[in-house]
Amino acid sequence: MTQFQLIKKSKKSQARLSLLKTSHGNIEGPFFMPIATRGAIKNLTPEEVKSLRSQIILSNTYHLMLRPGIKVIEKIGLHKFMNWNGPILTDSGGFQAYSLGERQKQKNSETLKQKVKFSEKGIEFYSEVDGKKIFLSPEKAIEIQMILGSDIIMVLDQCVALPCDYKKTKQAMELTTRWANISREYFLKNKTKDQKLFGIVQGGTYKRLRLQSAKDLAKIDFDGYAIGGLAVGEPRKKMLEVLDCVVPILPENKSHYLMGVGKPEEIIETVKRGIDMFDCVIPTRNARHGTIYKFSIDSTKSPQAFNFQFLNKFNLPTNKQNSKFYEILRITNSKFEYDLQPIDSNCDCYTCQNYSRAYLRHLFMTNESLGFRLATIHNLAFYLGLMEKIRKGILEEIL
RNA sequence: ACGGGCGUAGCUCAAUGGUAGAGCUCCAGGUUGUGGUCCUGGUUGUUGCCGGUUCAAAUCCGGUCGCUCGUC
Repeated sequence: MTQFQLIKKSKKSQARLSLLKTSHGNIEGPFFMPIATRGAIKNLTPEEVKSLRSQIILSNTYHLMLRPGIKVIEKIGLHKFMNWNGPILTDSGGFQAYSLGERQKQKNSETLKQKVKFSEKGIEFYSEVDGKKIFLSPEKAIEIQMILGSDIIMVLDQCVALPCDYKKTKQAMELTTRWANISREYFLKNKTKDQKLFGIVQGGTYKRLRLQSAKDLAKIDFDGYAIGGLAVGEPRKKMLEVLDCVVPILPENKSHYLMGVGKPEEIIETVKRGIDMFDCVIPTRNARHGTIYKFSIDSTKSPQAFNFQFLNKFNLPTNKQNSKFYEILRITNSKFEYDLQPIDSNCDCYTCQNYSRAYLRHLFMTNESLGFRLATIHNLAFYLGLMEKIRKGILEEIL
């Protein structure tokens, strides 16, 4: 049985329609994964996430191993524990090492609470919960994700903070590759159920290193290939250039996953470069901060109505130029005080069907948690709806 | 009626003779493999009104208007 099927390749771009099979359901690509770092999409129930037609969610090894700990989850698995019976991808913890260590250093925090040390064997952390020392090796990261019951397991990797010099970037990339080999070996030896393992391409913004990383990983038989270490502050043009050279190297009959991306226009542009999977905190985090996304044209219309070409040139758009396609509402703005229409009257989400902008604004001004819920529901409906339009766009040969 | 207190940004209030400020609101940005109500900027004033003292007044003095508390 093939686990990954290419349904259709676009004639206009590198975009692909795909089907990824897991024991918790099949996933149509390109797709977006809402983020449930600690085993919950913040403010929503898994049933709500399902009713928004989310096909898969992402959870995090690092956070779950600290709290509640694998002892609790191993008895029933993460799916039952959180009552989500769809597929789950778990991140390995590599990014947290970057996020808690490297990135904090760059942000010049003089007292670094979280110290992170890399060595050939793995990553040393100090728990943010109780300060206890924790060691995460490539094998351990796989073992924990196997115990969680994750459908897609990510290898442990090393992500560098940009800008980063060639030598240091090369070292991190080569370490990631060595860990990838160790991970694959450990995974095959201990595999007991239907779980997939994905490798991660690193190499910063250096094309040579990215090429090397992609070639080396392609030799290892992973179930899918992720591209990490992008959208961490480099110019958007740079990110697209890296993809232009990396994606063609990756096996065509495997998933291509761009980690941590992104804005709606970035998703469209990278789908056109052959990416099948995304995850990003933008729709959920921004919802909590009162930043709400909406299509600026009738979202029930066919993809022809969308201007998918708006980023074709590298002249990167401001939000105003994007207004053809989507717009951003800052719901606390006073202009919404008396605005009794829904966020988007063409949106079929629970929020838009029942609540007005004025009420949403009121909830945010008074810090009522219902506001976070309703905004999260809508922003996820927007992102998941965007992916539906993209799939339809590929099917109808307009993307 | 008499006595006390108070009038400063849209709101709540600082500044006691020496460049009129803060918080909230408001406005504009930001957030990319989540460190869970965030971060960065910005606009706003005849200091109730009239006069006086002073090099200099939100501040001191006189008057006046408004609000408020107390007593009869």
